Amino acid sequence: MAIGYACVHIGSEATKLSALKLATATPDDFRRVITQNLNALREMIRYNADHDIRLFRISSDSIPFGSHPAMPVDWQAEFGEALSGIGEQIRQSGIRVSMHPGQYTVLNSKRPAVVANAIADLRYHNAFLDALGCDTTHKIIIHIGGVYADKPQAMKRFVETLKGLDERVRARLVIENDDTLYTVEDALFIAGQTGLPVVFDIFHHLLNHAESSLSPYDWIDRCAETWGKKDGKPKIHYSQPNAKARGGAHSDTIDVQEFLRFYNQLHQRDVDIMLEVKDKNLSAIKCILATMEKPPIRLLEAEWARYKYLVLGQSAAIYQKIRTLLKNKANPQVIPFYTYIDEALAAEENKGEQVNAAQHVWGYVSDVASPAETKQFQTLLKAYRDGSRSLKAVKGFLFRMAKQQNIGYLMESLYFYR
DNA sequence: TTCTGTCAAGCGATC
DNA sequence: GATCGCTTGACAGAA
Repeated sequence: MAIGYACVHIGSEATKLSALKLATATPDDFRRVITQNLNALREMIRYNADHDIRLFRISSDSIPFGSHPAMPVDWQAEFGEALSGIGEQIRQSGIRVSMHPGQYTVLNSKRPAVVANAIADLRYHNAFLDALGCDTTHKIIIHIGGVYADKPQAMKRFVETLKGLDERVRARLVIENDDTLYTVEDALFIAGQTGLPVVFDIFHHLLNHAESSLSPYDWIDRCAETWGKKDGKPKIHYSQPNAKARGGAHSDTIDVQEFLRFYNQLHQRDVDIMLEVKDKNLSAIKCILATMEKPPIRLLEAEWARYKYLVLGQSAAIYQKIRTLLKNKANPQVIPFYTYIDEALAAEENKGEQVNAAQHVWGYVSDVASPAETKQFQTLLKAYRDGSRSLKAVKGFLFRMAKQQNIGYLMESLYFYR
């Protein structure tokens, strides 16, 4: 079973994706952005392999406007070599990738131009995965689309349009239940008509389901039956609601105890779990560690090295508690570790704590800083205390100092990414 | 350097 | 008929 995350990676400069505006971009802008995004993808794959993350969704925006008629660059020709190199890396590390076009890709629209765009977009996604050399177990996940006040007709249009797709594209497609329109039963009905596998999104299911005596686990089994040999292991999407937002918004982080309650009730069902959560790779590692029978202490320590100044800035008391916790090297305590971290991160910003953390971070560069830089730091801290500068400004200054001195340990600290 | 409006695109809900 | 939320980060231009 693999646990993974979607598209974006938190905690490094090298993995940042770039974007551009179609109206103002030159062909060379496209080349620059595509180069940067593929470099970022390479880094993310490397990171995932290093951290035993075997499931990953690749951003549709890796090639910006990849399916747009105005796209001025023949990306398949120009970046074919780079892509096949990344594909090699993916295969060697045994990572399963996927892609997920957004809400604008609507196969069952009543407007022919929208359908044509959707088909072009699916071709783009398939071409991207083909260029990586990934087989059909690396999927493209789509929603069914709109309802147009007549769901049976809308589903029928979906099935008809699907028949006209290239076989290579169709072989990658997976349909997902959504949070407002199409339930998992609808998706399974379409699966029966088309042979497409169904990815079960448990959060969407909670928000949008018909009366039924079946449990989520029953639905996972039903959906698993739609996955054939060429599709690979069944996948599910897992997320938790954002308590601060309404509706279908995803949580900032995965609550590990709640995740484990879900995970344990899977009872060894062999499915891949895609997490949809704002803190991305951080929650993926959290869940992977939490489900390990005997998590190596070094993995927990490596995560702590990245969190520590972020936690210190929120609460020195919790920082100390975690340090004590990690002294027990024989028996790593994953769940208390993350419970403390989540507690710290949920706390309100406290200027005293933040000043303390900033001074700790400053300690890495204070010896080599010029008198002018030292003065600048002190002025900035004072301004932060009296409210005329933001915490972001303080962290921005410290990050520039870390970069200037090339202190890798510091540059990778999550202190700078929140 | 930091802040704010904007960005290719569709659909459905709300007024 | 017009506007907004979905979900999202980064660009572009202004302060």
